[in-house]
Amino acid sequence: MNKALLNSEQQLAVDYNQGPLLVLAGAGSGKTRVIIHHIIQLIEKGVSPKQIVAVTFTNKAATEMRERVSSKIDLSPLICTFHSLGVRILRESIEHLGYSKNFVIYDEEDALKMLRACIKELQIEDKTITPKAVKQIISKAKNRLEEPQEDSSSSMGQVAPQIFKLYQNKLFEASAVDFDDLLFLPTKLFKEFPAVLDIYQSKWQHLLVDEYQDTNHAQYTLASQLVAKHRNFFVVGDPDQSIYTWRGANIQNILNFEKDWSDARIVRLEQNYRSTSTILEAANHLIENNENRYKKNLWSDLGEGERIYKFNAFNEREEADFIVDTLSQNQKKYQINLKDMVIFYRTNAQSRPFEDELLRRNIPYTVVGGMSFYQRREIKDVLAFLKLLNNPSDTVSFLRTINLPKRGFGEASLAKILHFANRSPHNLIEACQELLKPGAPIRLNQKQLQGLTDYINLLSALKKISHESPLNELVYQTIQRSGYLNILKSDPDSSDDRKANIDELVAKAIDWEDQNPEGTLSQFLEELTLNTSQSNEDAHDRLVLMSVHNGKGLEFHSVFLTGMEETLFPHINSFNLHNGIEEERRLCYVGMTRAKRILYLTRTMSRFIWGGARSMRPSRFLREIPSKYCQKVDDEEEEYQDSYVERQAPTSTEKSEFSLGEVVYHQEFGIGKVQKIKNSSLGITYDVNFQKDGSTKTLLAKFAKLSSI
DNA sequence: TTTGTATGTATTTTT
DNA sequence: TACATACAAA
Repeated sequence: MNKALLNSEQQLAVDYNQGPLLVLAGAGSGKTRVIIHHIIQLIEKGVSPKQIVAVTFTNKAATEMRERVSSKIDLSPLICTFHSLGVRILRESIEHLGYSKNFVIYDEEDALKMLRACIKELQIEDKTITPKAVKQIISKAKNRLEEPQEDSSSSMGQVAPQIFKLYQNKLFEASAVDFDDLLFLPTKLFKEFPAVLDIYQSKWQHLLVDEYQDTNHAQYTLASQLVAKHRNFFVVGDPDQSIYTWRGANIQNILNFEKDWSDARIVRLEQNYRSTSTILEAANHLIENNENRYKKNLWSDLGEGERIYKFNAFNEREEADFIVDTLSQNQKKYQINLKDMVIFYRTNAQSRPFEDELLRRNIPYTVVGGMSFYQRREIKDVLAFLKLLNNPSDTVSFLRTINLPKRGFGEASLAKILHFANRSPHNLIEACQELLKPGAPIRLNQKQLQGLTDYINLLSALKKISHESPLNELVYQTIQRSGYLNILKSDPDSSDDRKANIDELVAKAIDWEDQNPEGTLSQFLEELTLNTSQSNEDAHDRLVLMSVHNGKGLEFHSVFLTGMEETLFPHINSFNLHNGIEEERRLCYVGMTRAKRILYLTRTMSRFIWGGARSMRPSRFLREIPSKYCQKVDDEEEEYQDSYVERQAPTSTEKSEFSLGEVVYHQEFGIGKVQKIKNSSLGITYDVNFQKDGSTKTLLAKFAKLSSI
């Protein structure tokens, strides 16, 4: 892409290099191009690449941007996600907060294990207090940079602060941080140690943030702290593409930019260079159904192109069959590669039928996200050994590996060991060594003694290897010496698959070493935890399958947007959420605007969910797209418009559990009173007026989990 | 303490 | 469905 190809607004943004600038960039308006050219121009004007930081939202976007920048200049600036920026700061400076530099990053699963332990330790019997629910509360609090407040109106509100404290303590003792800490701790660090902040402010003179509409309060604060001094703050975003409010993203961050920075300059990019006018206008019509929205006029001069294809399948197998069939044909018809097409879905679970069909026809594909490679049990098991070498205080990894293979340590003995280690000056592994000495404070049986000896020996042997040999050798030896492959054999059904994954892990280690000759074990582990999407798969021509969330920032010649059905897309869980439908609609908008030329919207009449076939109604989003932009693939399509109206009418035969005026309890919203009971096609709904904030919410009986008091 | 079976229960989206 | 936890038995 050449400079001359920039339009005047883009050029304006690129040239602006002093003070705060907000680029409101509609879908496909070339925002990445603007960011890249801006970076290059800064460098050409004499700014050192080391003084520039560009923050993106996903690893995929960061990688792509890094590649595009480094193809133009020799020394690339730091381009990473908010979370990896956080890690970078913490690796250098976390010791101010008392943590060890060797800290590990706990992923969601690790964190949940930690929380389960906390709940157990506090002897909380209430079974509504699940690790998952607590995690959500803690996560929300951290992203708002708050401590969880005591809230006596619910049992959760009462215990959450207690659990939070213990959890944070346990993390600290394990030299571990969770994902939220990667944002939470740096802001805390900067607040408490202004001198440290000062160092980073001088080091990073230019901060660029992509997808600014998706920043949460912690990210917003971190960015604000960093730019407070030099004020060179270049942010790019599109309020219509805000799809992460569920994880604390605050759309006000972008809407308030002018208020936050009185001298802010705003540039609007409204010409779309990606999609045909048909696709773009259809998407525009859809998004106009959102009430909470600033109007904008995004246009394209790429011509009308083809109309949007709509297909109505009988069930998800037929949907998959149709799509795979069509995309094979389209490959020839449009002379495109597999990787120019994408299958989007709302939930990761929907990938299954597509995978089955692709496997059946031998079409290569990659699934992005979902249950990623590094979240597989066998991979996490092997990595846990490695993590322990790196950080011998890592409790979660210890508990994961101590019984691989079975060494006879049950819940009771492990609790004793952890307790002992906690009160001793040693780390976990050293404490275990103490236990092998005569006169140890904990009595172990023969099997346990032998097991612990083997375990300690294994770890020290691996430690030695880690000093002497390359990483791939270490990974290989870990698998060999732990006898992990034998452990896998106990479950013959899965062992072949798992073995293959283990082999792949070794291959990845070799690969990683090739690309990071100077890399350390710690960096390797960190990248695996943070970088869930695989990076180097692009070389092959494969069809990509992913959730719509993962599609943000990408573009494809052909897009298949699947599962366009009520309760799936929009997802049923959004129905009770404040502005939930609007966020779903933005998500749909994001999905549609990924398409350059060809867009398919597909749905099914029946879908297998929750162990049974359920009949599905078409998504409201399909109705919101004017039919003049669409064409139907099947001839039966006409039927659904009629049957749709009819099918809305019948109400469910469900009986109301509560009566009008009854006082009920909701886990999140607290105590409320039933104002209205309706029987809709989706089942019984209640309008409940909640005490806490006086709001009235419409809740679906099936999903809101109300209880009487 | 481990292992097997039964039962329940939840299923969005991601760093 | 399919996964995780609970419980019982060895």
